[in-house]
Amino acid sequence: MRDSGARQRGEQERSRVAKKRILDAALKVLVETGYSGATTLRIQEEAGVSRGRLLNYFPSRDALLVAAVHHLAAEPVLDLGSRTDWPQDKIERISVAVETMWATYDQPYFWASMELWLAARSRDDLRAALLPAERTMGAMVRKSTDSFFGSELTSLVGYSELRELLNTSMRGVALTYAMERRRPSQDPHLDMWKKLALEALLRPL
Amino acid sequence: MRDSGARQRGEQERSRVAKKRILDAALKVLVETGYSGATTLRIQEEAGVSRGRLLNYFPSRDALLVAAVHHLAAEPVLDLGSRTDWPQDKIERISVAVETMWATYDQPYFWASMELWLAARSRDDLRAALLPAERTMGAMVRKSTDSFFGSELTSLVGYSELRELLNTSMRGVALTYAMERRRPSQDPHLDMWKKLALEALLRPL
DNA sequence: CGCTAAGCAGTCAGAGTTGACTGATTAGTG
DNA sequence: CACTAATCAGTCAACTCTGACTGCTTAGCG
Repeated sequence: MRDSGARQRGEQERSRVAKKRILDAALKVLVETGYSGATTLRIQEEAGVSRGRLLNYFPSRDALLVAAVHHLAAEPVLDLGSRTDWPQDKIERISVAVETMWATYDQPYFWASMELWLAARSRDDLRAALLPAERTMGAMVRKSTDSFFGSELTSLVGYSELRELLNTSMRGVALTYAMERRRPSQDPHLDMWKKLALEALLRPL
Repeated sequence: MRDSGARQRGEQERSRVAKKRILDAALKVLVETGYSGATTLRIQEEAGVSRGRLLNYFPSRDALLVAAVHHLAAEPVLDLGSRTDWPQDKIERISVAVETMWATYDQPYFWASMELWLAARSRDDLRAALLPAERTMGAMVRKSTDSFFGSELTSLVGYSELRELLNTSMRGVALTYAMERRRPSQDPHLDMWKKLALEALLRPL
């Protein structure tokens, strides 16, 4: 620690990049092979990194996966909010919003989260790390949902309950895709959700 | 195979009992330690069975866990339908039905299912075994739900959609308990579900 | 231009897991 | 009561994973 604060610049940058590569690889492997298959060996291979380097940054597998959790929460994984041509018509808007929400559940981060959630159940330290990270994620999801519906609809009375109902139900349905490999865009629940949203928001029509 | 069909009686019985002990142990360990922690060693220990015996019945870990899936589907795990003193008042009945449904998600079989679902995602043979078993489970859940609500309510028009919405949403919420160890009986979503059910079934009040 | 310390590569021992294998046992047959 | 074949107990080799360790490399200081 003699010259701490010096010798940085380039090194810090390299280090940051390497860490990100490792964490991205960890999440990729996590999604592809599940928690138990996400070994440090496979992750280091996926990241194209030597063992020494990986272990230098993340001294243990747990530390690595905990870091992956925070990485997941920090990354702007939900960049679906970029759509700009939302329909004017409220009914149309609701339909599109529900579809956009649902598309959100067909993304890698969703499975990464689920793998982590389940694993956290029987691992105390992972659970401790996951809880705050997951609150962040929850807020992100809510914000995204709001942007899908637009301020005109989100200000309606039953909205926040509807949002919760939709998100929890979609999570419950998305999980079935672990077994059934259907086309999410044609899920039979879509109509159900749209109808629910219409009635919840536009009942006194 | 000389005298196949003979030498049974006692042996078959013993065998059946031993198998059940092993499968019960497998599910217990699965719930307690998660998929990756459910090793054959731990299961044989929990079952109080020698390695030879376990491997005689289930030649591989995969075979054992696939069998555990079917075991789970075959067992009457949801014996909550035994309640007899359902309220007469519809509003009360709906409230109790929702609470009873929700209590269903605070049982070991739920976590066993979730562990298996997630694991099936990256294991072809497990997935193949899980799909039909899970259809059976789905039917059981639906039947249970119906019994909670009673024929008077299940015959109403919006019922089957409501049932699906409640079950998927409850699954989505129950998953958060992997991280947050709250009291399920006080879950804030209960009011939401009750209100939803009331409106869906008794709207033209 | 030598020097220091952190970053990093590659190796390895130890722990844990799986499933094969060798005999012993047991149930039921003739 | 001998005999047969399945059942079962206990051991073990092969493999995998983790994290510690040794030493090389690199960046920046004086």
